[in-house]
Amino acid sequence: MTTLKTNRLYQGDCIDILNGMPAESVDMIFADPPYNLQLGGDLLRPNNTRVDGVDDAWDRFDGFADYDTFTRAWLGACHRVLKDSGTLWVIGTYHNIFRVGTALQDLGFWVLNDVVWCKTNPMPNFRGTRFTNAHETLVWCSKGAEARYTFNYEAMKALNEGLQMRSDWTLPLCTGPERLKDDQGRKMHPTQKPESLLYRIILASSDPGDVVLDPFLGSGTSAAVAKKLGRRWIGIERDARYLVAARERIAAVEPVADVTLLRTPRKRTEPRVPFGVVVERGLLPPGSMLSDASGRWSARVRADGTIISAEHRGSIHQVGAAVQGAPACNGWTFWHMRADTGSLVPIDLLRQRVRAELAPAATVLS
Amino acid sequence: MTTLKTNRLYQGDCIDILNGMPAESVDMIFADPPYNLQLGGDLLRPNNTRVDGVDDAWDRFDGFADYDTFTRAWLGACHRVLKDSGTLWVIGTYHNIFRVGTALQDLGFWVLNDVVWCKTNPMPNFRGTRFTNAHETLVWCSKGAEARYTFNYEAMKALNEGLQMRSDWTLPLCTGPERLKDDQGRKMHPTQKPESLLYRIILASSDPGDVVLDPFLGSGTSAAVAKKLGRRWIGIERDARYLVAARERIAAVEPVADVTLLRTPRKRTEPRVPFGVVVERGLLPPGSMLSDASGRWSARVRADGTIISAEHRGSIHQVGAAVQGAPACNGWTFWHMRADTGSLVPIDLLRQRVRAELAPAATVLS
DNA sequence: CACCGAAGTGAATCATTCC
DNA sequence: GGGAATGATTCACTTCGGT
Repeated sequence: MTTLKTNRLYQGDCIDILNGMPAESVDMIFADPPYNLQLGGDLLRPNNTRVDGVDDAWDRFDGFADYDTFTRAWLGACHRVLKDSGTLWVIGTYHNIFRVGTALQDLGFWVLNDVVWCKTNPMPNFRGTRFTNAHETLVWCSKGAEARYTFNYEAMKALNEGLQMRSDWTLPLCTGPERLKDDQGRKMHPTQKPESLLYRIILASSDPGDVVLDPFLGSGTSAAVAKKLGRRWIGIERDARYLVAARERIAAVEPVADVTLLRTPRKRTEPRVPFGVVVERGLLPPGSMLSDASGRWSARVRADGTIISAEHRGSIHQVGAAVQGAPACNGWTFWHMRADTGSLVPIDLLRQRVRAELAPAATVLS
Repeated sequence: MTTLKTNRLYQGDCIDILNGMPAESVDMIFADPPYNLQLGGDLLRPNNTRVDGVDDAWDRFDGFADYDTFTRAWLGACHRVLKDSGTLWVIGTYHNIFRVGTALQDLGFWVLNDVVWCKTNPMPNFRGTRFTNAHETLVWCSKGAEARYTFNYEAMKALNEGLQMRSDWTLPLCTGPERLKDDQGRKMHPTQKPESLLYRIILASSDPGDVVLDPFLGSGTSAAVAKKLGRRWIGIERDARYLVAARERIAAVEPVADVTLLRTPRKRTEPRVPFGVVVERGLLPPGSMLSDASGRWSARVRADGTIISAEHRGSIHQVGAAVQGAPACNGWTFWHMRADTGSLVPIDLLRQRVRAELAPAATVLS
């Protein structure tokens, strides 16, 4: 149990290999486990108790019980290596995703979202017996209800051109040149995931330099995209043939050189500016009148950076909350001042001016 | 245990009432059980108004084990009354759908599809902490792997303008005049489902004259649509107040003769393509240089789909406008990239490629 | 009456830092 | 660790009132 080695591949059973890694050392896990498409397959059969000749219902339950055992084992191993601030993604279909989701919840994982990947080009249902199976489901979860986790909200919003990213993603299947082929021209891996899917996942829930682990690496999509996006990566795969293909694929990836292009700054990381500094710098003299956008409430600025309304005195946040009868209020955006043009503008403009003096950078357009 | 009475409502616990019905007598069941939302305190919108969430007693459970017990009990009762040729639909979210799906499989139900209802107008995530929860999940299943069941493939294909109906359905929430209100003008039921959703479900998986049962009737959407579509119906609801509203609603329904009237045209407008999707799909890697046609201005592509010039950062449209000092700019035609031939071509070519992949888009029932 | 802006609302597991 | 303070945060659509 030494330090974590990153940017490398492991061959073997993921449970064994995960158990050999240090606890709480990984920032994000993406897992694309076997889907249990045929029940009672070659998954994990610790002691084969299956009896020939049982009726269908029992056989089915036996199949699910085996799958559940397997699922809880690898999810438990993932739980151990995941940092408390880390998150886990699992992808699946109706064959297995209910088992996975139930296991996640029973193991204490806290579901943050289920995300549906709607395929632009799914395989049709040839026999006309069901709806075209046109989506897969991802479950995204933290280690617990109270855990802090990384969610690059602003990056996702930017990626969606200014609108919040939703839980339904429309993306094409992995086809064309992106699809790995063997030397016979046949597809190398039956369920290779598209890079666009991993791009969104990794960008959303990790930061540059973070460790991204995939316990069922397959064709290596997650590691390839992690490398491209400046993350460290770890891949585990049982099949030597897949591992060879993945290694070659990952080696060919050129990371994005400029880290500043990878990060979308978060508002919370901007320097904190007390309102008193705005007054102190003369951007708003004591005695100035403030009001909310509708002009319903007003207050006056005091020399110490507090404000006073008809009935309340305190910080811009406290008075804003008090006049509204609300539990909280962002005074920077609630309170407005009269601009030279005569219109009401939020006092947050003054904070932006103070920040611009502190750290000049490219103007962010919004 | 007499013959089945149809076109009527029952008040009481659905398990008791189902157990009083004859076995194998119902053709289709639609169930919208409590979701076990586990909400914390109040949630405030950015304007400090309160979200009217689900805080009703019927959605409170004492943990997952309690919820599982409840789920298996009512699903078991449904299994008994369902004909061998019948199918069952259950709707839920990530709070409960994994528990439901696991219980269904353990009880021997055979999953035919999971269907995602993508909402055109979901409630946003007000705190920027997760992806917008924009869908709910339906599980559709028969009584066993060998069971024969009703699936009106042609009707679904016709409803989708000649294309196979997919497993992802894009439909709006129930709002406006369709939403039942009490005499105070407040919503009658916190989770009333849209009739468009039930149209599709009932049309797909039952025939005229079939018996459609809903063990958690609520505001009565399923029974109202079943009556409209010429099916027999049975509703079970515990709350007398909901039952009164549902009875009145169902009584007002006129069955329709011509089902083809329900067909709706494909949305004609071209799908919106955020520039970020072009980056995400690898059509233009982060770090790529863009310039205008004359080469006078340039900018670089960031991982989140924004671009950055010497002085500005923002969307392709925003930065295009800013460098020109113009009020607005179509970034798709303003910005160019260097093609393999060495010539500058507009990035709109990339949007056209994405749109070509999106061509078979989802239809919207209006 | 048409048009426009303000207000309301929907199954929601909805914060972080400092002292 | 607990409590107080700061301050971040919304999309699509309907309804209603004013001009």
